[in-house]
Amino acid sequence: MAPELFLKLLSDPTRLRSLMLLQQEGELCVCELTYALEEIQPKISRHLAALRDAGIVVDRREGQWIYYRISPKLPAWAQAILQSLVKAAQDAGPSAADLVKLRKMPRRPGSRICA
Amino acid sequence: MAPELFLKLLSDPTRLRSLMLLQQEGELCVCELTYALEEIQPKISRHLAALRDAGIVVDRREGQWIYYRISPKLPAWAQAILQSLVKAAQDAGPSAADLVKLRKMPRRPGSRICA
DNA sequence: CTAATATATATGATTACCCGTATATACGTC
DNA sequence: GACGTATATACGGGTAATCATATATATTAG
Repeated sequence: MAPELFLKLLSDPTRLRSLMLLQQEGELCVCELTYALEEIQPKISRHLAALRDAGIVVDRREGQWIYYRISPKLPAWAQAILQSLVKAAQDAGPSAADLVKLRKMPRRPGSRICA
Repeated sequence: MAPELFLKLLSDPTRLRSLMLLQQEGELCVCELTYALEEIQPKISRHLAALRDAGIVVDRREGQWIYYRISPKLPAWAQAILQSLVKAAQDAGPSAADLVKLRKMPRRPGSRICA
């Protein structure tokens, strides 16, 4: 994982917001991110694919949903950067607007409901 | 300082390498960076200007030289990210090739010689 | 004032990136 | 099989970032 590539991928707002949510929530499917970020689905998928191709996130299929999470193989320095950014976002403002939206999502799929 | 802008500026190789040297050396003039990175001067100046305009570095004139350093006003999370990146570069490889080149620069200007 | 060095900026040209739309694939249900 | 939902990808088009070259500004030395 080259720092240069890692930073370039983080520099897009959609990818950064997605990573911030994943870092805080652990695992999310495409439709949850689409809802929380209020973006169209192909846009979310495209950016997640870029993160996956770089090894920053990994995906897992569960039925019709595909869950993404931060790759456990991410080097320590990259994990540290993600944590710094989460902290920056929390310090900065209205305490993670995206996270608030996610929490309000109706009919969220996955183990949270089905278990 | 918006994380989004900060990351975008760090995602360019020339800017990232410059910041890594500044983070480790404290203060460097344009010609030192030009030498260490083996890039042409307008390219270095252009990227330093972008970092200055964003408040990531500050400059100081001393005679005919202009010295740049990381802004002391940089928020803690941004400082933490720079440190993580320095660590990544040190872990990664031939231990900071740019820094080695800088150390080999003949006739380096500034207080290191004139004092 | 002239020349030399250091740095900054303006100018086009090229490239890379991101977007929305449309379409394709995969799964579940009937 | 057909239909609905979830996700992925292909296609053009528009915008922004980067580059090298050329030039401008500032400082110092003579």
